[in-house]
Amino acid sequence: MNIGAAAKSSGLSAKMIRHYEHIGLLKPAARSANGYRRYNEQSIEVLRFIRQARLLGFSIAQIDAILALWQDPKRSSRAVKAVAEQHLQEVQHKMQELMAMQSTLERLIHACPGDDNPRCAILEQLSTPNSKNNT
Amino acid sequence: MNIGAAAKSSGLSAKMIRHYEHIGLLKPAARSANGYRRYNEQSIEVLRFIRQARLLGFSIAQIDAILALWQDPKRSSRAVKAVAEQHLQEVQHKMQELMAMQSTLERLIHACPGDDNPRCAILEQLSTPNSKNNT
DNA sequence: CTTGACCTTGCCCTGGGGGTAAGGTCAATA
DNA sequence: TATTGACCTTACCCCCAGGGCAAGGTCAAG
Repeated sequence: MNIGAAAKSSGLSAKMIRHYEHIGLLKPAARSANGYRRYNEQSIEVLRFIRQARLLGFSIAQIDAILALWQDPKRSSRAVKAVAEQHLQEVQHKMQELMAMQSTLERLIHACPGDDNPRCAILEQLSTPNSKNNT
Repeated sequence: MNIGAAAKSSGLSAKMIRHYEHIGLLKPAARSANGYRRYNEQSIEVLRFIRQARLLGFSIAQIDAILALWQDPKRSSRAVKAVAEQHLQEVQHKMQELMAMQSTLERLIHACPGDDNPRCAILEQLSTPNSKNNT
Protein backbone atom coordinates (compact mmCIF):
# COMPACT_ATOMS: atom_id res chain seq x y z
CA MET A 1 0.00 0.00 0.00
CA ASN A 2 1.28 3.41 -0.95
CA ILE A 3 0.53 6.53 1.01
CA GLY A 4 -2.56 7.42 -1.02
CA ALA A 5 -4.22 4.12 -0.33
CA ALA A 6 -3.19 4.32 3.32
CA ALA A 7 -4.71 7.76 3.53
CA LYS A 8 -7.96 6.63 1.97
CA SER A 9 -8.12 3.58 4.17
CA SER A 10 -7.36 5.46 7.39
CA GLY A 11 -9.27 8.65 6.79
CA LEU A 12 -6.17 10.80 7.21
CA SER A 13 -4.68 12.83 4.39
CA ALA A 14 -1.37 11.88 2.84
CA LYS A 15 -0.08 15.18 4.08
CA MET A 16 -1.01 14.37 7.64
CA ILE A 17 0.68 10.98 7.44
CA ARG A 18 3.92 12.54 6.23
CA HIS A 19 3.59 15.22 8.85
CA TYR A 20 3.12 12.70 11.66
CA GLU A 21 6.17 10.83 10.45
CA HIS A 22 8.15 14.06 10.23
CA ILE A 23 7.39 15.12 13.80
CA GLY A 24 8.07 11.65 15.16
CA LEU A 25 4.55 10.55 16.01
CA LEU A 26 4.95 7.72 13.51
CA LYS A 27 8.00 5.58 12.98
CA PRO A 28 9.48 6.17 9.51
CA ALA A 29 7.57 4.04 7.05
CA ALA A 30 9.32 1.33 5.09
CA ARG A 31 10.15 2.31 1.54
CA SER A 32 9.75 0.51 -1.77
CA ALA A 33 12.60 0.39 -4.26
CA ASN A 34 11.27 3.55 -5.87
CA GLY A 35 11.29 5.44 -2.58
CA TYR A 36 7.56 5.31 -1.99
CA ARG A 37 6.39 4.80 1.59
CA ARG A 38 4.83 1.39 2.16
CA TYR A 39 2.06 0.58 4.61
CA ASN A 40 0.63 -2.72 5.75
CA GLU A 41 -2.40 -3.64 7.82
CA GLN A 42 -0.60 -2.97 11.10
CA SER A 43 0.38 0.54 10.10
CA ILE A 44 -3.14 1.22 8.88
CA GLU A 45 -4.44 0.30 12.31
CA VAL A 46 -2.11 2.83 13.85
CA LEU A 47 -3.24 5.48 11.39
CA ARG A 48 -6.87 4.77 12.16
CA PHE A 49 -6.14 4.94 15.85
CA ILE A 50 -4.57 8.36 15.40
CA ARG A 51 -7.49 9.55 13.35
CA GLN A 52 -9.99 8.47 15.99
CA ALA A 53 -7.98 10.23 18.66
CA ARG A 54 -7.77 13.42 16.59
CA LEU A 55 -11.53 13.31 16.10
CA LEU A 56 -11.87 13.27 19.87
CA GLY A 57 -9.65 16.35 20.01
CA PHE A 58 -6.55 14.81 21.55
CA SER A 59 -3.41 16.79 20.85
CA ILE A 60 -0.49 15.23 19.03
CA ALA A 61 1.46 15.03 22.28
CA GLN A 62 -1.41 13.27 24.00
CA ILE A 63 -1.78 10.87 21.11
CA ASP A 64 1.91 10.15 21.31
CA ALA A 65 1.42 9.13 24.92
CA ILE A 66 -1.75 7.13 24.32
CA LEU A 67 -0.23 5.39 21.34
CA ALA A 68 2.73 4.29 23.42
CA LEU A 69 0.35 2.93 26.05
CA TRP A 70 -1.72 1.20 23.41
CA GLN A 71 1.35 -0.64 22.20
CA ASP A 72 2.56 -1.48 25.67
CA PRO A 73 1.05 -4.75 26.93
CA LYS A 74 2.17 -3.87 30.48
CA ARG A 75 0.25 -0.60 30.51
CA SER A 76 -2.26 0.27 33.20
CA SER A 77 -5.67 1.55 32.20
CA ARG A 78 -5.07 4.16 34.90
CA ALA A 79 -2.42 5.80 32.75
CA VAL A 80 -4.71 5.92 29.74
CA LYS A 81 -7.55 7.29 31.80
CA ALA A 82 -5.31 10.02 33.18
CA VAL A 83 -4.56 11.33 29.68
CA ALA A 84 -8.23 11.24 28.76
CA GLU A 85 -9.20 13.04 31.94
CA GLN A 86 -6.68 15.74 31.31
CA HIS A 87 -7.98 16.21 27.81
CA LEU A 88 -11.55 16.27 29.08
CA GLN A 89 -10.63 19.05 31.46
CA GLU A 90 -9.11 21.05 28.63
CA VAL A 91 -12.23 20.52 26.56
CA GLN A 92 -14.43 21.62 29.44
CA HIS A 93 -12.27 24.66 30.02
CA LYS A 94 -12.61 25.73 26.42
CA MET A 95 -16.32 25.08 26.57
CA GLN A 96 -16.68 27.37 29.54
CA GLU A 97 -14.84 30.13 27.71
CA LEU A 98 -17.06 29.66 24.71
CA MET A 99 -20.17 29.60 26.84
CA ALA A 100 -19.21 32.89 28.44
CA MET A 101 -18.64 34.38 24.99
CA GLN A 102 -21.91 32.94 23.80
CA SER A 103 -24.01 34.41 26.57
CA THR A 104 -22.43 37.84 26.24
CA LEU A 105 -22.79 37.76 22.48
CA GLU A 106 -26.42 36.70 22.72
CA ARG A 107 -27.18 39.47 25.15
CA LEU A 108 -25.49 42.08 22.97
CA ILE A 109 -27.09 40.84 19.79
CA HIS A 110 -30.45 40.95 21.51
CA ALA A 111 -29.81 44.52 22.64
CA CYS A 112 -28.71 45.70 19.20
CA PRO A 113 -31.66 46.90 17.11
CA GLY A 114 -30.10 45.80 13.82
CA ASP A 115 -31.63 48.63 11.86
CA ASP A 116 -30.34 51.56 9.81
CA ASN A 117 -29.44 53.65 12.85
CA PRO A 118 -25.83 53.90 14.01
CA ARG A 119 -26.68 53.36 17.67
CA CYS A 120 -25.59 49.85 18.63
CA ALA A 121 -25.34 48.14 21.99
CA ILE A 122 -22.51 45.94 20.75
CA LEU A 123 -20.29 48.89 19.99
CA GLU A 124 -21.27 50.52 23.23
CA GLN A 125 -20.21 47.51 25.23
CA LEU A 126 -16.93 47.16 23.38
CA SER A 127 -16.09 50.79 23.97
CA THR A 128 -16.85 50.67 27.70
CA PRO A 129 -14.30 48.27 29.16
CA ASN A 130 -15.40 48.72 32.76
CA SER A 131 -18.44 46.48 32.67
CA LYS A 132 -18.35 42.98 34.08
CA ASN A 133 -19.88 40.97 31.26
CA ASN A 134 -22.91 39.70 33.09
CA THR A 135 -25.44 37.50 31.38
CA MET B 1 2.49 57.76 26.24
CA ASN B 2 4.94 55.15 25.05
CA ILE B 3 3.96 51.64 24.09
CA GLY B 4 4.49 50.20 27.55
CA ALA B 5 2.12 52.66 29.17
CA ALA B 6 -0.36 52.15 26.35
CA ALA B 7 -0.16 48.41 26.87
CA LYS B 8 -0.71 48.72 30.60
CA SER B 9 -3.58 51.12 30.11
CA SER B 10 -5.33 49.05 27.45
CA GLY B 11 -4.69 45.57 28.78
CA LEU B 12 -2.95 44.47 25.60
CA SER B 13 0.71 43.53 25.47
CA ALA B 14 3.23 45.74 23.72
CA LYS B 15 3.84 42.88 21.36
CA MET B 16 0.17 42.72 20.42
CA ILE B 17 0.08 46.43 19.73
CA ARG B 18 3.09 46.21 17.43
CA HIS B 19 1.58 43.14 15.82
CA TYR B 20 -1.74 44.87 15.17
CA GLU B 21 0.08 47.78 13.61
CA HIS B 22 2.18 45.44 11.50
CA ILE B 23 -0.80 43.58 10.06
CA GLY B 24 -2.71 46.79 9.42
CA LEU B 25 -5.38 46.54 12.08
CA LEU B 26 -4.00 49.74 13.58
CA LYS B 27 -2.82 52.80 11.72
CA PRO B 28 0.92 53.31 12.22
CA ALA B 29 1.41 55.13 15.49
CA ALA B 30 3.01 58.57 15.58
CA ARG B 31 6.66 58.52 16.58
CA SER B 32 8.65 60.66 19.00
CA ALA B 33 11.98 62.11 17.98
CA ASN B 34 13.71 59.03 19.37
CA GLY B 35 11.59 56.70 17.25
CA TYR B 36 9.33 55.53 20.06
CA ARG B 37 5.65 55.02 19.23
CA ARG B 38 3.40 57.58 20.82
CA TYR B 39 -0.18 57.04 21.97
CA ASN B 40 -2.83 59.47 23.16
CA GLU B 41 -6.23 58.99 24.72
CA GLN B 42 -7.91 58.36 21.38
CA SER B 43 -5.52 55.60 20.47
CA ILE B 44 -5.92 54.06 23.92
CA GLU B 45 -9.65 53.91 23.35
CA VAL B 46 -9.07 52.01 20.15
CA LEU B 47 -6.72 49.62 21.91
CA ARG B 48 -9.26 49.00 24.65
CA PHE B 49 -11.93 48.41 22.05
CA ILE B 50 -9.76 45.83 20.38
CA ARG B 51 -9.02 44.15 23.67
CA GLN B 52 -12.68 43.89 24.53
CA ALA B 53 -13.44 42.42 21.15
CA ARG B 54 -10.62 39.89 21.48
CA LEU B 55 -11.96 38.87 24.88
CA LEU B 56 -15.27 38.12 23.19
CA GLY B 57 -13.39 35.95 20.73
CA PHE B 58 -13.75 38.07 17.61
CA SER B 59 -11.09 37.36 15.01
CA ILE B 60 -8.73 40.05 13.84
CA ALA B 61 -10.58 40.26 10.53
CA GLN B 62 -13.89 40.69 12.33
CA ILE B 63 -12.42 43.33 14.59
CA ASP B 64 -11.11 45.12 11.55
CA ALA B 65 -14.65 45.28 10.23
CA ILE B 66 -16.26 46.25 13.54
CA LEU B 67 -13.62 48.88 14.17
CA ALA B 68 -14.34 50.47 10.81
CA LEU B 69 -18.04 50.51 11.64
CA TRP B 70 -17.35 51.95 15.06
CA GLN B 71 -15.51 54.83 13.51
CA ASP B 72 -18.10 55.39 10.80
CA PRO B 73 -20.86 57.73 11.97
CA LYS B 74 -23.01 56.63 9.03
CA ARG B 75 -22.91 52.96 10.00
CA SER B 76 -26.02 50.89 10.51
CA SER B 77 -26.35 48.79 13.63
CA ARG B 78 -27.50 46.08 11.25
CA ALA B 79 -23.98 45.77 9.89
CA VAL B 80 -22.49 45.47 13.36
CA LYS B 81 -25.07 42.93 14.36
CA ALA B 82 -24.32 40.84 11.30
CA VAL B 83 -20.68 40.48 12.29
CA ALA B 84 -21.62 39.58 15.84
CA GLU B 85 -24.15 37.03 14.64
CA GLN B 86 -21.62 35.42 12.40
CA HIS B 87 -19.18 35.20 15.26
CA LEU B 88 -21.85 33.78 17.53
CA GLN B 89 -22.54 31.06 15.02
CA GLU B 90 -18.86 30.18 14.90
CA VAL B 91 -18.76 30.05 18.68
CA GLN B 92 -21.80 27.82 18.79
CA HIS B 93 -20.36 25.57 16.15
CA LYS B 94 -17.18 25.08 18.15
CA MET B 95 -19.22 24.50 21.27
CA GLN B 96 -21.14 21.74 19.59
CA GLU B 97 -17.93 20.06 18.54
CA LEU B 98 -16.57 20.34 22.05
CA MET B 99 -19.81 19.03 23.52
CA ALA B 100 -19.67 15.98 21.29
CA MET B 101 -16.08 15.38 22.37
CA GLN B 102 -17.05 15.90 25.98
CA SER B 103 -19.85 13.38 26.02
CA THR B 104 -17.78 10.75 24.26
CA LEU B 105 -14.83 11.37 26.56
CA GLU B 106 -17.03 11.17 29.62
CA ARG B 107 -18.54 7.92 28.46
CA LEU B 108 -15.14 6.40 27.76
CA ILE B 109 -13.62 7.62 31.00
CA HIS B 110 -16.55 6.17 32.86
CA ALA B 111 -16.08 2.84 31.08
CA CYS B 112 -12.35 2.70 31.78
CA PRO B 113 -11.58 1.05 35.11
CA GLY B 114 -8.50 3.14 35.75
CA ASP B 115 -6.66 0.37 37.55
CA ASP B 116 -3.44 -1.59 37.03
CA ASN B 117 -4.90 -3.78 34.31
CA PRO B 118 -4.14 -3.11 30.67
CA ARG B 119 -7.73 -3.51 29.52
CA CYS B 120 -9.13 -0.08 28.75
CA ALA B 121 -12.35 1.02 27.06
CA ILE B 122 -10.70 4.15 25.76
CA LEU B 123 -8.11 2.25 23.80
CA GLU B 124 -10.74 -0.17 22.61
CA GLN B 125 -12.86 2.61 21.22
CA LEU B 126 -9.92 4.30 19.53
CA SER B 127 -8.89 1.08 17.87
CA THR B 128 -12.38 0.29 16.55
CA PRO B 129 -13.16 3.07 14.07
CA ASN B 130 -16.52 1.67 13.03
CA SER B 131 -18.57 2.86 15.99
CA LYS B 132 -20.80 5.88 15.77
CA ASN B 133 -19.79 7.81 18.87
CA ASN B 134 -23.15 7.79 20.61
CA THR B 135 -23.60 9.33 24.03
C1' DC C 1 29.05 57.24 34.41
C1' DT C 2 26.80 53.43 34.94
C1' DT C 3 22.74 50.84 35.82
C1' DG C 4 18.22 49.44 34.76
C1' DA C 5 14.04 50.15 32.53
C1' DC C 6 12.40 51.31 28.54
C1' DC C 7 12.16 51.17 23.36
C1' DT C 8 13.41 49.47 18.36
C1' DT C 9 13.60 45.80 14.57
C1' DG C 10 14.11 41.07 13.23
C1' DC C 11 13.92 36.31 13.45
C1' DC C 12 12.24 31.72 14.99
C1' DC C 13 8.53 29.10 17.58
C1' DT C 14 3.90 27.42 18.66
C1' DG C 15 -0.49 23.40 16.29
C1' DG C 16 -1.95 20.97 12.75
C1' DG C 17 -1.55 20.77 8.90
C1' DG C 18 -2.95 23.19 3.52
C1' DG C 19 -1.15 24.78 -0.85
C1' DT C 20 2.03 24.73 -4.30
C1' DA C 21 6.34 23.87 -6.81
C1' DA C 22 9.55 20.98 -9.15
C1' DG C 23 10.58 16.69 -10.19
C1' DG C 24 10.59 11.19 -10.20
C1' DT C 25 7.66 6.75 -11.22
C1' DC C 26 4.42 3.78 -13.07
C1' DA C 27 0.57 1.73 -15.70
C1' DA C 28 -2.50 2.25 -19.45
C1' DT C 29 -3.59 3.88 -23.79
C1' DA C 30 -3.13 5.72 -28.69
C1' DT D 1 6.81 3.72 -28.64
C1' DA D 2 5.41 7.83 -26.85
C1' DT D 3 2.72 10.15 -24.01
C1' DT D 4 -0.64 11.13 -20.73
C1' DG D 5 -2.33 11.24 -16.10
C1' DA D 6 -2.25 9.63 -11.58
C1' DC D 7 0.63 8.70 -8.32
C1' DC D 8 4.79 9.63 -5.33
C1' DT D 9 9.01 12.49 -3.38
C1' DT D 10 11.09 16.67 -0.88
C1' DA D 11 10.92 21.50 0.25
C1' DC D 12 9.20 25.79 0.93
C1' DC D 13 5.79 29.31 2.50
C1' DC D 14 1.04 30.17 4.51
C1' DC D 15 -2.78 30.31 8.11
C1' DC D 16 -3.90 32.53 13.57
C1' DA D 17 -2.48 35.45 17.16
C1' DG D 18 0.93 36.44 18.96
C1' DG D 19 5.36 34.69 22.59
C1' DG D 20 10.23 34.66 23.20
C1' DC D 21 14.63 36.09 22.48
C1' DA D 22 18.59 38.70 20.48
C1' DA D 23 21.13 42.81 19.55
C1' DG D 24 21.16 47.34 19.97
C1' DG D 25 19.42 52.41 20.91
C1' DT D 26 17.53 55.85 24.63
C1' DC D 27 16.54 57.90 28.81
C1' DA D 28 16.28 59.20 33.77
C1' DA D 29 18.07 58.35 38.34
C1' DG D 30 21.59 57.37 41.45
